[in-house]
This record gives sequence, C-alpha cells and structure tokens, in this order.
Amino acid sequence: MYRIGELASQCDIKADTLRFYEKHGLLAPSSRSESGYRLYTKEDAARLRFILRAKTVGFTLNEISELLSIELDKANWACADVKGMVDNKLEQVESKIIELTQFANSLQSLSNACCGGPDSAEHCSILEALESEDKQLNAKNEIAHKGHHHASK
Amino acid sequence: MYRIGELASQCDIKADTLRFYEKHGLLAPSSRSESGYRLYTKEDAARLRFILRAKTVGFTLNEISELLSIELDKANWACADVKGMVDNKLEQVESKIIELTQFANSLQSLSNACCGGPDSAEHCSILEALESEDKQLNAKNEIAHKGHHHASK
DNA sequence: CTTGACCTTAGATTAAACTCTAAGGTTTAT
DNA sequence: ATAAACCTTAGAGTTTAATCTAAGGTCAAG
Repeated sequence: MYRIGELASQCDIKADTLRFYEKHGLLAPSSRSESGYRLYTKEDAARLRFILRAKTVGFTLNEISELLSIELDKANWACADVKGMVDNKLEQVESKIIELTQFANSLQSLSNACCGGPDSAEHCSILEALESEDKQLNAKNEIAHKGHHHASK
Repeated sequence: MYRIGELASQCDIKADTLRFYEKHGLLAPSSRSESGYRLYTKEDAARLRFILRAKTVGFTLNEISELLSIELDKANWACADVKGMVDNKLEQVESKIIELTQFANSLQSLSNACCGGPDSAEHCSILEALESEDKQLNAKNEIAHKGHHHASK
C-alpha cells in the first residue's frame, strides 16, 4: 500500500496529479486509511504506469479513460463489445507505431547523411531526409492500402 | 503553391493553426503573393506533415521546433552538433516506439484473452493484461540495460 | 509538545495549443 | 458589380492537463 506522495515520487509526478486523475475518473485509490489518506495498491500503481505510458505516446486523458472504462464496466459488457473496443484502440496504436517508425527512419537517414565532422552542416538537411521519407511513406501506403481498409477516426 | 486555406484543408487543420505555427516559428510560407497572401510550396507542405506526424506521436511543439531548428541553422552548426542532436531525438523516438509496442502487446493480449462472444466480459480484464505486460516489461528492461545506456530526459 | 513533512478539500492560476472574434481588404463566380 | 468565399492583423477566449494556494488536519522525530 502506497500513500499518495510515495506513489507520486515513485512515478515522477506530483501528488496533485494523482488527485487530478482521481477527480477525472482515471485512477482512484483502492482504499483509504482511518484518517482518510489515499492508499494505493500494486494494481493501482500498474494502472498509473499504464496511464503515464499512454500519455507519453500521445493519447489524451479522455482516450485513456475510454480505454480504462473497459475494465470498470466489464461485467456489463458482452465479450464481443470489449473485443471490438480493444481492437479499435489497437488499430490506433498500430498506426502510431507506423508513424513513429517512419519518423525514426527520417531521423536515421539524416544522421547517416551527416558526416559528423567539424565542418558546416550545410548539406545535412532534415528536409532532405523528410522528402525521401515522404517518398517512402507514399510507397508504403500504396502497399498498405492493397491489403486492408484503414478506418481510423 | 498552396494558399493557406488549401494547405489547411489538405492536412485537415484550420488556417488559424497555420498562422499559429508561423507565429511560433514552426512553419513560415516560402513566399507571399502581391496582395500579401501566404504561399506555401511542396516543401512547406512536407514540413507541415512532419510537424503533424510529430504531434500525433506525442512530441510537443517546442520539441518539434527544436528538431526543425536544425534545418534553419544548418549553416551555423558543425556537422557533429547536428548529428548529436538528431541522434538524441532518435533515441527519444525509439523509446516511444518501445513503449507503444508494449502498449500494443498489452491490448493484443487482452483481445486474445477475450472470447469475443455474447457472454459477459467478467474475465476479460485490461488490468490482467497490464499485469502480464509489466512482467514482460521488466524482463525486457533487464535485457535492454545489459547492452547499452539509455540516457533519456 | 511542537516543528516540519506529510495529508485533506475546494477553488484559482498556469502553460500549451489551438480557436474564435472583430474589423477590414481581395478574388472569383454570376 | 456585388455576394460569397477567400485573405489580413491583433487580440480575446477555450480546452486540456496540470500546478498552485489557502486553510486546515495528522503524524513521527527530537
């Protein structure tokens, strides 16, 4: 059982942020002490790490709470509904991975093009890298769109 | 050459957002028409797509402009500086990819655990998936930390 | 037995990233 | 030639996600 300050410092956030998440339905402590202190379990901590990870990869708190609501409502949902919702989110995550990978490729090719020496970087342009990335992107999209429809948003 | 509204609707954003990006040094049109209209080139559009992609994968506008400043200043930087900065960002991108992949694994295992039928989802818990994900995560970190130092932040 | 580091609440303030409003100039379509 | 649909600026308003403030209760160490 962690108290609010312990959990906060463990996860490198403020206690305020935990109270904020609680107020907005993302994470409530499993119990309270006699004196009313919030008491977080290991499971609460796992849930928090999930929230923080989701945030760093670009999900909004609303999207995250949508995801977590699957857990809260599980008794009231049919398994098929849950699966649908999860698969939907999974598609979003996978398209983010694709974008990030393209992003990484773009940076990698810039880094590769760069001599790394003491001379001016006149000929190391991120835009040059971007342009080649866009060409790659278009090529990949053509392949991707052959196989399956991508109905995000 | 695109005018502001054309580029905006092409990229599914508001013209306001383009003016905002200009004011904050992220993207200025390459030229103006006689009457003062912003005129964006294909390269400007590529830069915009880069910005938007970076945003969807969780970079802040500040981080993005730091990235793009490499391009603007390239004549004043040594190639080694550019390479260092790019490699630094690349590390951030790669750790985001790792986090997203873990995220995707977690969702995938939830989806797999789910019978997908009309029964209650009582036993399909995202937390169950998260817990196994955390175990995986710890195992992976141990492996990852053997090979190389990870100095993010 | 009190000082300092915790905890509580509710509500105000901040920062980032838009988004809109006002007041007006320009261009294209009929 | 005039209305609709653009464009301009400057600045105000909104949303999201915290972060801080005020006013006070609790606890462990000296």
